[in-house]
Amino acid sequence: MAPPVTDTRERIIAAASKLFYSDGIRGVSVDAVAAKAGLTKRTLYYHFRSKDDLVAAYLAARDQPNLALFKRWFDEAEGGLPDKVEAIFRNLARSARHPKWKGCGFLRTSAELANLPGHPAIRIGAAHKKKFENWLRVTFEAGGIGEASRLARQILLLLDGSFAVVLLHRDPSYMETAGEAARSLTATALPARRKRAVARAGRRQHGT
Amino acid sequence: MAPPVTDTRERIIAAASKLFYSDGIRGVSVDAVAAKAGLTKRTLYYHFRSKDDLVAAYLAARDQPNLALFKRWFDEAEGGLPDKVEAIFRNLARSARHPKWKGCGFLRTSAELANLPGHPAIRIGAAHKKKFENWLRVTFEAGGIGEASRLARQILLLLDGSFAVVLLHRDPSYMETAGEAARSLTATALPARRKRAVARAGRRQHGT
DNA sequence: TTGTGTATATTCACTGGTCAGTATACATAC
DNA sequence: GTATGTATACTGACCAGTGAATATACACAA
Repeated sequence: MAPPVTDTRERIIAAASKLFYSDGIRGVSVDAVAAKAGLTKRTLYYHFRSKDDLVAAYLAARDQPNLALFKRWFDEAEGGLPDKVEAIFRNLARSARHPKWKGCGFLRTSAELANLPGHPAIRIGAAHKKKFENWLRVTFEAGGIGEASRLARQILLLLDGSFAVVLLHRDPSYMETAGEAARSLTATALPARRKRAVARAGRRQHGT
Repeated sequence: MAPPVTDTRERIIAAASKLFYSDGIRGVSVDAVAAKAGLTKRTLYYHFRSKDDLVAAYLAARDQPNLALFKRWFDEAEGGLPDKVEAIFRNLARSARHPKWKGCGFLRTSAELANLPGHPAIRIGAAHKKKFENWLRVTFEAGGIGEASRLARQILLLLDGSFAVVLLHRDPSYMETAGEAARSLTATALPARRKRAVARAGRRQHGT
């Protein structure tokens, strides 16, 4: 019998993901995760060495899907670079209106475990955000932006700021404000020739 | 005997403040706070109805001093509005280099207690950030900025974003990046006449 | 084909410790 | 002699992690 290891392992991670994201790390017991996954705690400890391991696995499982989602929002948006950047924030605002939305799992975990700087989960979170920042930078470089590195950091700051602020105030409109700021900074960083081309493209599309 | 109520109360809050800020809410027991304050848990429960009350008191005690600090950084900075805004971020970057720095207590608490949206501590945090945003808005209005409300939100987003990002990466240089972005957005929002005046003032001061 | 060993996978029941909150009593001040 | 403040000692619940046993699958030998 015994289904392949990965099945159980992933069922555990799925259960952990829901609970940790919803109630925080220290707010969820290993027993609760096991129960949600439909097995005993002892079985969970067969697949994960410790709770910390489980937390790390929870975030590692969110890494790629999260990045892919941002890239998709960017790719599917119409218009120039500023429009595409803003689209990320608009889509995020839509997500944030779901009742179960509770901010960014990476940032919330890093805030909760701030007293354990070397924790594996924090390293995974830091790597995730670095990947996002690097993707932004490369994208901006390809778009002909000179200070691509600085702009990427600025957009990241606005994004993570909107996670924090919207979580606190429960008001997703801050994400649209962040999107406008991101658009504005991107447009300013665009070289003049590019700006004119983008403006022409915008007029063609929106009929203004 | 028995020194006035407030003394003990404030000794408890001081102890709670250090511990909650350093290790998070759920990571600190009431016993630990009592021990740090040099008294028993039972005494602590004489002064506070519950741990939640104590957490709320911890944040309430940080409200005014925090706002005053930001205002002081702003007031004492030289130059025009963009310079003064940027000064807040530069001072924050300096704070963030202290080894005990662990981000913004309000944001970290709201992240940790995200599953308890009505928690008194979260309401206090939200009110605190609103006060800061309103002070920014009023200041921008006095400075002749048209879209003062929008700019205030944008600066807030950059500020809270830098708290989150610097906490994750332990790299205060993000705060300087946020400061540059804040300066840039402020300068863009400044009316043209103002901008020239600010530029002149800047040249006089920096000798460029 | 059938027996047997071994690694994988799972369970029940438990330990030692921590935690928020309390019952009760004692001390001091006015 | 009552208000306020402090301490000792406790409760009941929870929690991370473990010991010991069991069940299954599969490889290989008789």
